[in-house]
Order: sequence, then C-alpha cells, then structure tokens
Amino acid sequence: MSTSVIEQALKQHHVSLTKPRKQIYEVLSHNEPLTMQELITSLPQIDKTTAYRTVALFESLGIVQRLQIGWKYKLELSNQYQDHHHHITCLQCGQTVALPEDEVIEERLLALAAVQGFEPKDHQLEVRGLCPACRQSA
Amino acid sequence: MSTSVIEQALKQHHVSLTKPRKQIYEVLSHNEPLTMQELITSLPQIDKTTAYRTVALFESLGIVQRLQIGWKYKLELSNQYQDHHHHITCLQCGQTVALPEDEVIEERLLALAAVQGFEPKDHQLEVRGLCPACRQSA
DNA sequence: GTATTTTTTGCAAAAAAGTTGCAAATTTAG
DNA sequence: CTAAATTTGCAACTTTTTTGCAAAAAATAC
Repeated sequence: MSTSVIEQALKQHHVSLTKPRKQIYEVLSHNEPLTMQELITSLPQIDKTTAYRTVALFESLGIVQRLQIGWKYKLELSNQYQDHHHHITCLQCGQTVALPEDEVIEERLLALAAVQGFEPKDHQLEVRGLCPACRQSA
Repeated sequence: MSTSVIEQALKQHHVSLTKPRKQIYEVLSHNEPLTMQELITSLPQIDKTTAYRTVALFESLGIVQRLQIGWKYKLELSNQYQDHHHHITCLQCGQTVALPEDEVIEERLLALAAVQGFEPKDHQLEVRGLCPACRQSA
C-alpha cells in the first residue's frame, strides 16, 4: 500500500508522519509532475505555508525533486520513489509526458561524467517540443 | 566583434538595437550561466522591468535559454549563440562544468520524442554528482 | 490510554519576484 | 533633421514564497 512507503521514509528520517504530509505524498504519487500552485489548489484544506514547508522537507529528504520546465518548475517524486524517467514538455500547451527509458543514454551519461572526473549521482533530462495536438493546430 | 552578433540578430528580427539590450547581451556572453537576480544586480543602471522584458524577448528570439543549475534556474545564451552543450554540477560545491558533446545521446533523444508523437525543438540535460576535489574530501 | 514533551500546522503579515500601463526618451526610417 | 515607431523607466500591482508565533497534532513516557 502506498501510505506505507511514505510512513517508512519519514520514520527513517525521524520526522513526524502527519495528515498533510500523507496527502501531499498521495497527490504527488498519483499525478504527472505538478506546479506548486497546482499542488496547493489540489489540496485546499492544507495551508499553502504547509505545502511549501512539506515540499522543502521532502526535497531535503530526497523524496521529491524539482524539474525545470522552461521558466517554471514542477514537482515529482524522486527516482527512489518512482521509476527513473525523463520528460518531454509541449512548448505551446505546457503538457508534460514521460519519455520511455533508454539504456544507451543512461550509460553514456555515466561515461561523460567520468570524463570530467566527476562521480555522477543523479541527472535530469528535459526535451521540449510540440505535442501531437499542438502540431496540428500550428 | 561581439556586438555585431547581437546587432545582426536583432536586425534580423526587426527589433531595435538599444543600449540595454546590448548590455544584457554582453553580460550574458561574458559569464557562466546567471540567475535573473544576478543579471539585474550586475546592471544597476537598467530597470528590472527592462531586464525581464529583454530576457523574455531574447528567449522568444532564441538568443537566450534558461537552464537548471542545482535548484535555481539560470540564464545563458542559447545553442545558436554558443556551442550546444550540457552541464555537470557538483552537489557539494556547486561548481558547474560543461560536458563534452555526445552525438549518440543527441540522436536518441530525437527518436524518443518521436515515439511520443512530439516534434522536438530543444532539450536540456543536467548531471549532478561530486567533482574531483569534493570526492577526495568526502 | 493519558499526560507530557516535541513537532507541526494555520494564520496573518511581510518580503521577494515578476508584471502592467503609460508618459518620456530613444531608435529607426524617410 | 524630422516624424513615426519602438522601447525605456517608473510606480503601482499581482503573484509567489517566507517568517513568527499561538494553537493543534503527533510522538514519547508512563
């Protein structure tokens, strides 16, 4: 059950398991990447202050990550809490969709990091373009 | 000379070549990626409204792009105005370094976008890890 | 389960970031 | 050089994010 995942994660880090935290986790785990405003309005019973604080907490615990999508950012569960993947975002309508996994890209990224002497920990990839619907109307 | 680049770009798009635009271009072309606030404070003689409007204009003309460096977004000249490249950022010290180009990755990204029916226009890639110096001290 | 301690929440208020309308100034075109 | 068109700076405004603190909820000890 998905509450057990967040329960365990928070217990591990010695922070309280609260109703707002569970609800925010639920929303994030059942949606495509969300903006902060979308998260806030999707949980009107939770104060925006709590939303900001919870997202900051989750980020610091590695539960949530931010994606830069053009000028804005969106939130999603980090790779430990859902399958590793990347996104493509429509430049016109803003819709965000997951890309299929590509082992070759993943491997080459590790190699590139090594060339610079870095020890890679994580990466993020965003493609931008026109979605099928917006291609038609363009 | 570098002013001629921006002169030509703006003329091509039928927009005026003004002093603020030249100055903002100069700052961008002589620096590592900058935040909006860094850009604004580095040009105190230019009003922030003008800075926002100019960056928006440059972005719409494809002169400037935003990218994610760590948690903040930063601005840099886009691929047409400097070599296409990606970055690796050190999680510990924040240092940002360019990654060598990789044709295989570039090609596969186009293919992935096509799978989703998207027409890819642009992409961004950020690797995070530990730089050589921070690996030692860790 | 209840009392006590600790942590977290919601609210109000404020700071920070980004946007808009418009008159004055600058740039472009003739 | 002049007239037309575009852009700038300013002030006011909206939106986004942060802070302090009392009340509420959760964790801990009994």
